Amino acid sequence: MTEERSQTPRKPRADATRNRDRLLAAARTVFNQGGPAASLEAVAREAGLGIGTLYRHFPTREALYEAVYRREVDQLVEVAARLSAELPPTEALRRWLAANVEFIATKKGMAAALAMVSHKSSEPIASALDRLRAALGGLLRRATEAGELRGDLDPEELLLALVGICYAQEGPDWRAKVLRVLDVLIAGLRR
Amino acid sequence: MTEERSQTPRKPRADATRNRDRLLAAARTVFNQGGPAASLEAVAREAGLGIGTLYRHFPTREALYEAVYRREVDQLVEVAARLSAELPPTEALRRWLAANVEFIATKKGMAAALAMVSHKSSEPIASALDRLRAALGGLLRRATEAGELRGDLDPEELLLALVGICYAQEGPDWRAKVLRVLDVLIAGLRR
DNA sequence: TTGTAAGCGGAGGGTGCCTCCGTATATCGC
DNA sequence: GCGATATACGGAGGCACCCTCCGCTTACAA
Repeated sequence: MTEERSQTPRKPRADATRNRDRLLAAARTVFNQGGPAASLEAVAREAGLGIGTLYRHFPTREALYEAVYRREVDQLVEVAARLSAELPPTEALRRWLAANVEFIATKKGMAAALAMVSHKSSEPIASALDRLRAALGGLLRRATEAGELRGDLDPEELLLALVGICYAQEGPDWRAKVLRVLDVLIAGLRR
Repeated sequence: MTEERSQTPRKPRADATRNRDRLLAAARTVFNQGGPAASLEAVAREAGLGIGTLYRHFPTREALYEAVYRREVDQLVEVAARLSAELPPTEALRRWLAANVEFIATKKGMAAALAMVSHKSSEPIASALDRLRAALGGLLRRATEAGELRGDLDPEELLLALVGICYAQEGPDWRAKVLRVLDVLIAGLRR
């Protein structure tokens, strides 16, 4: 009885964890190139593994998104806390939303994945959205309580709006466009 | 020489125009149900025609979108002119954007089609976007010249932002959410 | 060392995309 | 009316992708 075996009879096999990592790396590559609609078989090929292996590790496309972007979501949540501690409320909000744009810039797939939540709700991604919503909720509440912003906009509405704006806007200078729209949004949030 | 025959040796065959209409009706039905990603073979089936016939009339998916939503786009452009004539500038702008939401509510596929423009630019849909941008540009300019709004937001940015917001937001009360965000946007546009 | 649970790979059945070409027919000149 | 022929139709076929299922392989534990 050297291990606790409440529900976990064995630790995962070495090849399993290795292959899982390979799949994640391959998915990152493929999604960054071909967008989030890229073929899962391409991911398996890139990883040098069978398609069956991919599906065993990640039963759905969403599960794979979730795993690929979990780290990014975690970082965003941390950034929210830091900004909130260091900056005045509205400026913190602005910076965090801009940080979102920045993340989305490199991880365009994440936007689509989040946008997908609303269409067909998917457990694991919904939880990512939950955490982001909570982070944004904190920023918004702080700014509202400081009397800087009106408080009639739900965090989720704002977050999804931002995702949608990023998703629709394209072209070489799309980030500048999104930031302009974001400025307008924040101006509109002012009391 | 009863007909002009500059480049058109014959008028189109009766069965051809009939089938074209059937395809359009079927596409409307199928897209409204299954979203814009619905299968084109399903459209052909719904129309009771072969897949080859569909592809002859509409060589690409975008061409079919274009044909399906052309009427809606035309109506939106007209509405812009009417609102502009009848209402004060900012209110006209607000109403037109709300009308967009309303149209999108029933023609969800159009949003996706427009959003698609930015990703892979497609001639016929791009022209639809052009006309909407022009309509919105008129409303915006009028409001700006009246001194009601700041003038630093491009019509296309605003339009695509709206499309994106609609696209991301979902759920039973999504229209209310979008309208709230829209209010914030317009408030932010005020001088 | 060896039994076995855990993991692997890819064949296979289903669907959709789009092309191509043999067949059918609406239109036009007579 | 009556061919002749341009036009249009339909769907088979080749390809890619989705996802499942199951026989083979292997890492781990005893």
